Amino acid sequence: MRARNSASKQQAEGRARSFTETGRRAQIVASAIDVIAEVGYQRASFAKIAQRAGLSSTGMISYHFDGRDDLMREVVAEAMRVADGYLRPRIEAHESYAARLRASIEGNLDLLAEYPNHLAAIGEVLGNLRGGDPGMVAFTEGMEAILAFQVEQVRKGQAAGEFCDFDPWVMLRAIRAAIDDVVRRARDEPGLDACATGRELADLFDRATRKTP
Amino acid sequence: MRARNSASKQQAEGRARSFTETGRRAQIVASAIDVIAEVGYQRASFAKIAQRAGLSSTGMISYHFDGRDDLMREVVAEAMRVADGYLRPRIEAHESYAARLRASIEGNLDLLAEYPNHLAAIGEVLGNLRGGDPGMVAFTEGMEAILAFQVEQVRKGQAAGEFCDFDPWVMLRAIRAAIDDVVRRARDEPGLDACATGRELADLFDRATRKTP
Amino acid sequence: MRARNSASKQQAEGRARSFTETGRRAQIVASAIDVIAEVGYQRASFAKIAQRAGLSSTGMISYHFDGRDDLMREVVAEAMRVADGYLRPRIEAHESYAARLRASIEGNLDLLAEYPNHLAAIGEVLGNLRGGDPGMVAFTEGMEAILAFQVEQVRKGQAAGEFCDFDPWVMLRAIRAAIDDVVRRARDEPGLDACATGRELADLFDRATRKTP
Amino acid sequence: MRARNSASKQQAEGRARSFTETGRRAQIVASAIDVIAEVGYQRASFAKIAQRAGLSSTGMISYHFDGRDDLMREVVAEAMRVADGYLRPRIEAHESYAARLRASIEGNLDLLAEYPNHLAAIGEVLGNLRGGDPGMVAFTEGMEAILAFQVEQVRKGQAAGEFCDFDPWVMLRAIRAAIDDVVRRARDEPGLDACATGRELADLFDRATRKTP
DNA sequence: AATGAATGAGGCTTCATTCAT
DNA sequence: CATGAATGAAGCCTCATTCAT
Repeated sequence: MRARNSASKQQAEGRARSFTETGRRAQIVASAIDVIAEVGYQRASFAKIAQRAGLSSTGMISYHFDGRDDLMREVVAEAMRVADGYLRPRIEAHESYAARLRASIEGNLDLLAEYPNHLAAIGEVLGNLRGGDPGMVAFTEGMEAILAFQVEQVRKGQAAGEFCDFDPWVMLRAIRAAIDDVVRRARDEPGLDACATGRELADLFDRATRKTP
Repeated sequence: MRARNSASKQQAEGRARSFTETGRRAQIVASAIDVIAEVGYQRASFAKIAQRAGLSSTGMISYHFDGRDDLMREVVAEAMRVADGYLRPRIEAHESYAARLRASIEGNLDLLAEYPNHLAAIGEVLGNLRGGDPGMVAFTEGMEAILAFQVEQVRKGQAAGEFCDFDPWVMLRAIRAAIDDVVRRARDEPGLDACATGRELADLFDRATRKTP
Repeated sequence: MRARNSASKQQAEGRARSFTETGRRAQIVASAIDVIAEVGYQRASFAKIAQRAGLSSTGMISYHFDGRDDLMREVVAEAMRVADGYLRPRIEAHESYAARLRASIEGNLDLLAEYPNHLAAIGEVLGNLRGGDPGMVAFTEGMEAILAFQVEQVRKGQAAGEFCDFDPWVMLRAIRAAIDDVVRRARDEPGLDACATGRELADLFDRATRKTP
Repeated sequence: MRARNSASKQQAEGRARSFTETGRRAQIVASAIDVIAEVGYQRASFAKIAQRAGLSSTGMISYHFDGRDDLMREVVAEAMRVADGYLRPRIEAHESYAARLRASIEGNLDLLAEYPNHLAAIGEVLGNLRGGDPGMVAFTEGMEAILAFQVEQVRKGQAAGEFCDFDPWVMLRAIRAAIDDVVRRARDEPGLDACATGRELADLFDRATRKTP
């Protein structure tokens, strides 16, 4: 496998990846998630990631990924896949928009308690993107799409009379920022009760969004 | 001037800095703030900062500052000095705790409109600290002290019946995170209306904190 | 190969080094010995060593060795290995303590004639250690151990009536110093007859140590 | 005063130095001796020397001395002046060549006890010379002249029947090396009794040189 | 697939020196 | 005389990447 054929491109081309190939890639991505969560995006060097993956050479990472950006894309994609698998059922278990918002907030922090590194990795990678970064643009757009979906949901909630009047974009960014902040705090404060903080945040944003009679 | 005598130490020793010395240091700090805001903490190399400051070599930065940490300390100190000078009068112009909270939020984003790089630099530096970073610990503690003061204010507001019942730490961190998020967005979206977003955020957290009868 | 796993550590871990790995390391060490002997410990920069080893960048040295100290450790270890292999049989070929002392002195200078750089490198590295140098402490202790062994031999010689009464430590340090001095002289005086000087020194210290009836 | 007119050149030109000029130069030389003795020749940077001399800028050293080599020349000249003033009367107080040799050895180590840094500085500077060093050649020649004088004395002692037959050059270099070794040891071992070691060394070389009946 | 080796760029620091004031 | 500032070189180190095997 040539590195320049990144995983996504290959799938688009319809060629199946071998088991080992998939395995190694996944292993590297998993190690990258851990390392990024531990030392941050910039300090997560190929050397550290290879070491954690049990590889004796950073060359293998360059072999499997078409550069650092490609690896980081996979890191976020994998972490988001896990997050989505965890959150979607919990959110869709509720009917009302307000309950779903609460489930989303609390779910994120329950997820943090269960997978301490995934949300941190997402935050690190996305937080270190710069406007001009080529190759990562599609990424920002992906996140934007998710946010746009949530905005749509909130708008429906407002239309349904569940939420008061506010700018959904500002609200949802504030929620995301508050969650990410807890994720960062959890990194340095092992004793932090993420779930309790999640409930507190859910209460906070419930007051900020609900329609007062 | 010996670099290892950082500005604060020198002042503590009572020795006055020469005009030029102060000037170059300030110029380097100002350049650092700009570079950090533009490319981020990790990518803000001495080379880029020196170039922006009109210096021909990175050696001059090592000459004026006792290493990267020392420079970053000055960066945050300077940015916080500016922010404090801007925000304090605006906040203290109000009597009620709720009004002061609103003034704080809106003030931060007005400040962002006026000094687009200072808050970004603070966020970048503090956001890239890791638990074990020696030499920067005093910094985290400094921020914690500011937050603790605000927590105390909020508690008084709760006691005074202006605010409803919530965990002040969680609330204030959420506010800080929301503001920092706007700061980051402003970096990549030149068209963003920071002041309007400030008012929206102030409304949001007003609903989240105010006592409902 | 990870540089931070120095050769000794790796061997302790039981992992075999590849042929090339050993080769390059050995080549770098050999080049370092030459450069150190030529320009001295402090002026033996990675750049010079890399150049002599046919490497295009100093990065390779950092890749193979965990810093300057690690390289210097290997330099001394290798030079001492060679010296030991050369001297031990020559010394142990003799029975009496006096003859062994003579063999040791003459052997050192014969070794100098054969390997002009090894003793010089040892002297340069050890001579540039300072008390507080961390990481090199084990080294000084290693040399001290060798000296302590020789002291013990001399004491036995005294007990056996071969040597007169003197402080073995002072004597052995004087011998070592005299040998090292010749090593340094040989560096700048190509015409020096090391072996003849060795015999002269052996005579000198024979008179200084032998029991007079 | 222009640095390029070094002290010696100026005296040769017959121009008197001002008091301050002489004072500063002497102060810098004295500081250099201390710093060199403490951290070694190579690590004795202008910065450290200036700091110890109470100067706030290394520029003053470049102003007073025509480069590092010039300073080092003065360091050795000054240290040798002190050593000569101390040793000469002690040596000349004796008549026999053997007694003078003993006085020389013991005197050097008494000197070490009294001026712990001067002999160390001499040894550091001279020990770091390399053959090709331009500008320092005159220096080695100076030392060689001293040694040549001592050699002459020893030859006379041999002719007078006080000493046995040996190569005076080898003997005197061995003595010098042994003394310098004690000087280096004294640097790292504060408890060392230099005078006692001096007596032991004097005994050693007395046995090595005296005529046995 | 995997490894170890190599590269070249870039990072921060220290140094001796020069210069305007 | 003295200072602080500036320079340019050199030093060691880390990094992502490439390549032969």
